Amino acid sequence: MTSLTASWEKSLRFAGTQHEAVVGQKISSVERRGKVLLVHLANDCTLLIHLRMTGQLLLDEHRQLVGPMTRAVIGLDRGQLVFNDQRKFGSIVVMETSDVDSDSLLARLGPEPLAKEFTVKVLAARLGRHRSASVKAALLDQSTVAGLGNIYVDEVLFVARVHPLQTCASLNKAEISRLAEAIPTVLRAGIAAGGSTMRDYRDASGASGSYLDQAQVFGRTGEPCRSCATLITKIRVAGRGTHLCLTCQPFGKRPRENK
DNA sequence: CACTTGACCTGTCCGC
DNA sequence: TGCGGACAGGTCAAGT
Repeated sequence: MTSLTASWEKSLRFAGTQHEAVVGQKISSVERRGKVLLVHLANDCTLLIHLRMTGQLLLDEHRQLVGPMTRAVIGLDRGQLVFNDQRKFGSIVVMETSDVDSDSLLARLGPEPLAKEFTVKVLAARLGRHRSASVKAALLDQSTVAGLGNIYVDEVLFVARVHPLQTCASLNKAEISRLAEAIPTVLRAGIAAGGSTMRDYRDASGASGSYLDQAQVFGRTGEPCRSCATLITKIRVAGRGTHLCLTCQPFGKRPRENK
């Protein structure tokens, strides 16, 4: 990392470390926890990068991608990483690696849904921490499951045939089981499609993701359900736009159990 | 304590 | 064409 600069000060923060301490340090490894990207440096400092809604982290080999939305730039031996973010919600935070685990967001993160430790039992226990909250609000909470956002929660609820307004306490075993299966299924499909691009999302090479092309409900308000042709409805749950099929995801009804 | 709402920002789209 | 308002992928502080 040959340089680290910000053109919007709030996008780059130093927490218990200084600019001089990290410039010139070699990047030793990179990992992800939930929605946070961790870039570890050789001197035991770490960059926590969160794209939030409109962030992009672009590999810019020919140093030509800096534009009006560029909030920070990480210089590399060859080229640079450009951090663009229209809405300025995203951030790069630099801290000592030993402080990473106690970061307020990371410390609370729930289980990684693609890890083998993610089971029905684990999900049931996490949902049990929210009694009267809607299942949608609970799944958006990063302490329930790490990494789910508004798009994937809507898709997961459709695949699991669960109404987003169901309280966590109202979910029966079969519904929780379907959610536990749907979560990794939907996420793997999202990853395979390169992610979900409404407008801004790009991968490091600048490519947009095509997952929304195969979405069942998100962004399909007024279009026919791919399963039953009922028109997709949009409501507001937990302050977020929420898409669902009222036939496939009935509210207040329990699906018949097989015995 | 559990849960919901407003704030943080800017750009776009819709109705008038 | 122009303008006000609602809304957009997330998280946190403040409010109920």
